[in-house]
Amino acid sequence: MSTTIKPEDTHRARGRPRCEDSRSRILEAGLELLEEFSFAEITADAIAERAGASKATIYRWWPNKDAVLVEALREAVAQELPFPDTGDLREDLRLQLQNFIKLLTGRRARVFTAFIAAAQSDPEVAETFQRVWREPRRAAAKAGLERHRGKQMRQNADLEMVLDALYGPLYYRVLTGRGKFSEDYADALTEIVLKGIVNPHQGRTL
Amino acid sequence: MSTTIKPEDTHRARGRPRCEDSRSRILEAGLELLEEFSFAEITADAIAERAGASKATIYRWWPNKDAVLVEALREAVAQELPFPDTGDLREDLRLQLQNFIKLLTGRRARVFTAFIAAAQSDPEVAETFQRVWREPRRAAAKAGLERHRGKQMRQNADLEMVLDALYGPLYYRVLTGRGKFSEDYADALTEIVLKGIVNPHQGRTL
DNA sequence: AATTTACGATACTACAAAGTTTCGAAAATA
DNA sequence: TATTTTCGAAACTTTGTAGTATCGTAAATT
Repeated sequence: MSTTIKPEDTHRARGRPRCEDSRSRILEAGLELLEEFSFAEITADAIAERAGASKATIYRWWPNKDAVLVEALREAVAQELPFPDTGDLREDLRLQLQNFIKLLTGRRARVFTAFIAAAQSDPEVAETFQRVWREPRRAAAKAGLERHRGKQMRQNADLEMVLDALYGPLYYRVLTGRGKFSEDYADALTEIVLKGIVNPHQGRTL
Repeated sequence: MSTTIKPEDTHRARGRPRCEDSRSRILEAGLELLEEFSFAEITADAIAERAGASKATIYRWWPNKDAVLVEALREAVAQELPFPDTGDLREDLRLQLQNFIKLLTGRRARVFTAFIAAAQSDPEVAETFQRVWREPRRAAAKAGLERHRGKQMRQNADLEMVLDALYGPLYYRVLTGRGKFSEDYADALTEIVLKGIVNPHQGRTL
């Protein structure tokens, strides 16, 4: 799975060093193409052309075309929204859903749908999607929700289920619906999930 | 979009009539392949070979390879589970989710993931999936839920939202998770959604 | 300056799959 | 029986793309 060849850290290698600019242009080109095309539709030639690079350079540093796209996702996803922490459960849920809907209705949405589609038939893409996106995101969300356990959130809430209830409808709508979200979608979904997990001992304080 | 050429209904055509057996063998072959491979991985040759038919016969009756798979889905989906009607909202939800989970953990699951994946980059597949599967299913579910409105279900429940909350987590798990469902997944999800839509005026009677 | 490695451009090879055509045989009609 | 249309088999053409190889040049080290 590793793609980029690591140079020795200690001393500079001989000859001309790798052009970091072309590396980032290639990844950026891959990401831009993912905003418009599916995995299979994106050709190595198209990446090279858009990046203003040579196809030879792509295959010099990546084992194949898909590895470029995989690394492009990894880079794009690196700095993503942390789970909110307002102290209030409802507000945390609402903000998180709103942020994610914003992501899923923007240009970058197709990057995710393209990846999920590709993952259905390519185990390597699936594994990367899990490791690079899904697992870290779910871990962050779990930690964010865990703070409320026993307080606003009921003690025995099943977070795996809660996360599915939160994110499932969003992915579902983007993948099988037409990707439209009403203005108050995040609010409405928040209320449903909230009622399902709220601590009954504190019902009056909400 | 229409695929099969309709013969004149009035009088039999001249020459040898179309072999209905090969037609159904081709569709069945397409469906079986969809249980294992993605849209793009399925070749016309593979369909022909598995069907014991000729590739020429495929192209005699379908405009292209994808049309075969699209029609295969349509046929396979024709006789599907109706929305349950036990009279009890909780029971209806539970049965419906259980049935759907059973479908999504069986062989046919990959037919759906393959279609949803293909729909991400093929508008025609997307349109067919909407018309043949999603819309009729949602309409049936809506009608099933509508019976409870104002009774066990609150008067102003937004069914679009409710359906997303019900089906979203399931599709989400199959498409981006690993397709595993715990034994009590349907029960747990039912309770969450139920709390979100239940009629507060009848809270005590549930 | 000599050497080494990377770069972009481009030609090239290899291959897989879509879709077509041909052929001899089979199944229907008139 | 003559005609029409389908069938399966298989050869064939066409096209798209992955990946490689070549070449002249650029940027680094020694």
